Amino acid sequence: MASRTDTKTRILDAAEKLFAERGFSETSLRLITSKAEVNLASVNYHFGSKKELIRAVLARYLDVFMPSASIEINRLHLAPEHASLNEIFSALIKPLLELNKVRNGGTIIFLQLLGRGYIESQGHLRWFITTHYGEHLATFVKAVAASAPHIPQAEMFWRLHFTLGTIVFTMASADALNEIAAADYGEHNNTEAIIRKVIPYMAAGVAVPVLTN
Amino acid sequence: MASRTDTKTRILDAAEKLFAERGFSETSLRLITSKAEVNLASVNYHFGSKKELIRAVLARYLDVFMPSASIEINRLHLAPEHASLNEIFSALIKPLLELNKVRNGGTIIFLQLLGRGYIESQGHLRWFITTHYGEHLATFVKAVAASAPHIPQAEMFWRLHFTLGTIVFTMASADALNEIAAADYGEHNNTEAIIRKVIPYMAAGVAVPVLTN
DNA sequence: GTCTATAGCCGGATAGAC
DNA sequence: GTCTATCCGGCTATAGAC
Repeated sequence: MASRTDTKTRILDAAEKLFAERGFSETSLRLITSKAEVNLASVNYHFGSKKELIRAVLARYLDVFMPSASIEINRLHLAPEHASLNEIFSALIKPLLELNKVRNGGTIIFLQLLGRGYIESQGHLRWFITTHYGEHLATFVKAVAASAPHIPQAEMFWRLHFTLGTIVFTMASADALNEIAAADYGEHNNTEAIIRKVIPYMAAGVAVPVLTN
Repeated sequence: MASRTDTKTRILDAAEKLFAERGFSETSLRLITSKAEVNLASVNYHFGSKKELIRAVLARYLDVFMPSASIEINRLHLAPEHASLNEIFSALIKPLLELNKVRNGGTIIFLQLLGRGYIESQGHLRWFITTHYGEHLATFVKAVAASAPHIPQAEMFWRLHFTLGTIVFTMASADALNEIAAADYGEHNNTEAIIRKVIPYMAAGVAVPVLTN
């Protein structure tokens, strides 16, 4: 009976929080191990290198989120003629919020990690996700395409990446934006409120007719 | 008659390109000065520190873009009842593309710097821009608000930041996305083509009615 | 204004005792 | 598995000659 958490888990827990807040390259192993209250050398013992620690942090979230998202999309897909874009995006809310049950602030940490990863890793993360979770992604992309059949495939490719940018940038800036919104408008939004604000924005953008000029 | 460019300018030119490609913290002064073919110590002589170099790089673009954008928006504003959101966003195309005349690839470099800056600087860039270019920003925000009067002010705050995220993330990933689009769909988009794709997406999202549930 | 040389620090990673 | 001690490379910044 352990009186404290596994060293490996302690490292992952401390690392994901710091990575999400500060970015990968701005977070040193020394900072991680001191917050985790473990020895500096234990990172290399358990993970081999900082790069592999980063992958382990991301995989721990993706392994929970991706299958869960897939299931929710497939549930809609049973009656595909009724699934609007808003419904498809909204189907991701539950898998996202369930990450909060896995760990405190899990939802926002996951989305921030995703954004940091895409921007810092020069394409490595995109490769990692499509090769490891490609089938789950395909489920999602197919559902979106079916509910917006007037959008050509190539255009949809761009719009889904616009969508990814919208949400990950928003989440990377969420703390700062929340502070401003509180000061200027008296609003107090949690992560779920922000997600619910951004979904109509993304759904409208994805579905807007292509200009024919 | 100088046979080569000013040292200060050579540093700025090399730095902005590397900052845009790799991010600020991933770009060392050693890399900048070797690409610029100037002495390492000259950065500190001309700019004082790396942080001030970053600000100088950003200011060189903002000083061109912001007044130019303001002028274009005001030109629309003479007949405000006719300015749709699409027209307002499209009015920024000319100022953005003029950055390409200032320097090769200026448009995309600027937008990538903006994205990197917002994400890496933990709010410092937001403060810098609003305090130094607040009046130009206000012109833009007022025009948008006038053309979408059904959106409450607080909601518009969020949507404009969604929009910022959409475009800067897209531009930060533009090279990778272009490669995929070329391989998968035979598309060959330049920066302008991407901007013209993203504007309808953003305009639709900003204007979509707020849910009343 | 430009150079060399170097100070001083912090980073990831590892050797080897326990 | 965990620890201390250390290597070694890269970083920003600066001193001081020219």
